[in-house]
Amino acid sequence: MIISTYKCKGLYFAVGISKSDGRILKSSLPRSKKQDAIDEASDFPFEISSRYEKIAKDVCKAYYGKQIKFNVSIYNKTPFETEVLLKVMEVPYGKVTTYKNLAESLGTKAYRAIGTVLNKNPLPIVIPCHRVIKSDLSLGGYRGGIRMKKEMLEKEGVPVVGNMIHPVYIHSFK
DNA sequence: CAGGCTCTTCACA
DNA sequence: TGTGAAGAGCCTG
Repeated sequence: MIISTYKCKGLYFAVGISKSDGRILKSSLPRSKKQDAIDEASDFPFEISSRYEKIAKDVCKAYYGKQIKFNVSIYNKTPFETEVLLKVMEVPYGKVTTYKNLAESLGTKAYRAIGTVLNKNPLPIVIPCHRVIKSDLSLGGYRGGIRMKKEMLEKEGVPVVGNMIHPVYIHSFK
């Protein structure tokens, strides 16, 4: 794995890229310490290189509300985790879905398990787990804090009033 | 608000 | 291998 970083507005973004096919394997949330970003995005063995700085920059742009398509690869995950992560990638820019909708679209009632999977999302920002909210349309949790979740949603055009989201923004599968 | 339900994962035996 | 606790949830009274 190759780690590249990008710095913007005092925040560091790191990505871990597959040496064989150039796909994104891991990403970090924005961190104020470079090493923290690297630690979050790396998996052994890895080497640091600026080769994929552009991808790290893209993650940064996505964080600040730009719509970007990424080539990802999911590895070391159970079938359930993989299913959930792939499904979350289907949620379009500017829309949200709920833990419940996700569960139903996967034919299960494992609402909580989905939260657990997203809490361990290896590709935050890239796999838009910030677009998953509770079924009562309140924000729900986020690994980087709901503050960050709220800001990301607003930057991509989903208003958050209090910590609630208007139903017109929910995406339903099928 | 309390409590039960629903699942998966992880730690620890 | 087995059991129990915990989790970014949901539903009912």
